[in-house]
Amino acid sequence: MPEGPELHLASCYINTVCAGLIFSGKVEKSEVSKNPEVLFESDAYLISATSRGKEIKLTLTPLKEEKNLLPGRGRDREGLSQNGLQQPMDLVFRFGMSGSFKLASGAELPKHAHLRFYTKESPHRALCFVDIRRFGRWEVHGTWQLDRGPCVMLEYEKFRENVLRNLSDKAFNKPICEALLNQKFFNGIGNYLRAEILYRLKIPPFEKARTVLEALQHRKQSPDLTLSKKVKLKRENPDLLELCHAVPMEVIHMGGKGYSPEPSDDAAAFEEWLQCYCVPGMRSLHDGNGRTIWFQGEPGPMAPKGEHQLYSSMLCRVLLLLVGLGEAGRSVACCGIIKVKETSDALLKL
DNA sequence: CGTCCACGTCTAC
DNA sequence: TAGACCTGGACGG
Repeated sequence: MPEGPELHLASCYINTVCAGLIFSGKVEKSEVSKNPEVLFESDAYLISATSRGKEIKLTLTPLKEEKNLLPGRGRDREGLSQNGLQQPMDLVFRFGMSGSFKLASGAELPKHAHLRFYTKESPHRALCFVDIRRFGRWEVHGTWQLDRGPCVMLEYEKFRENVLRNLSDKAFNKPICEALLNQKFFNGIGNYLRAEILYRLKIPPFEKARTVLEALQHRKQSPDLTLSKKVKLKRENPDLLELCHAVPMEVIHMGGKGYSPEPSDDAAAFEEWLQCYCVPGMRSLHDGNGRTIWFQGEPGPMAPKGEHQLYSSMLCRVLLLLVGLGEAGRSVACCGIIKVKETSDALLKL
């Protein structure tokens, strides 16, 4: 599922399917999950959700005053007031590479459902946090992670200011494609979004981030234009930071689930929407963190050296070394090089 | 069978 | 700046 749009779509999904649903009992964790137990229990409670960048917060709200029905157990529970009432609880989730929420209707739980909230009805259904790879995390009594910036989708103005006010930060020494994955400034942007955003403006992915962003600080005014012309111009020529908002918003407005592994009409529409990421004919490279960046055109000045570039620079050094040696040294060095070549050829045959 | 790849953090040297 | 953390799908032999 999971870049900013998928997290936001998950919160919409939860608020839609859980509207009017009453949940009951304990929150159940799978055996295999290493995430914390959720010690919440209520005879009747509601679930709602909000999102911020690549995080989602669930709020569990007990419906009415209720006595703790299981004295002794209550001591283990969290968020109990002194008279044993279950207090509301916030849970903050990150989705890792494969997290999602699903309301399961059948008797069977979905595979990899690591946290389950059961409805009161009979037979009950279960809202499940499903996560195949288990990179996802949740925190009990969670708050938004402190070092993540404002949401690129829901807090656009704050997001923009946070970037432009902090351009001296060393995060912007990096290539723009790597800076875009820094959640301290671009909370919600992930690997497919960075490719799509840079592609729209044909910005070379390995151009220095500060160079790209400093150009946006004082945006050129054209005072002779009418207001409506200015608005039109701005809408038709969005800058990089505007696209960090607008591109994920396009995914949200498509509806569906966004990027999702299961084949469906939504998935087909999403693939159709992609202009660059994994699109045939586009180029790709690995960035400094080993993540694949998709792009078109020039990679830009900070591009990592490819393998053949490394080999050719090594060869240059060897040749320079040989030139610098006398005739005797040259023959000794060449013997050594030939030995290295024979050895590596022999190893390749093994 | 095996190897590579995937929408993202985390922590430890 | 590597790895660790995971499952499973695609593709090659």
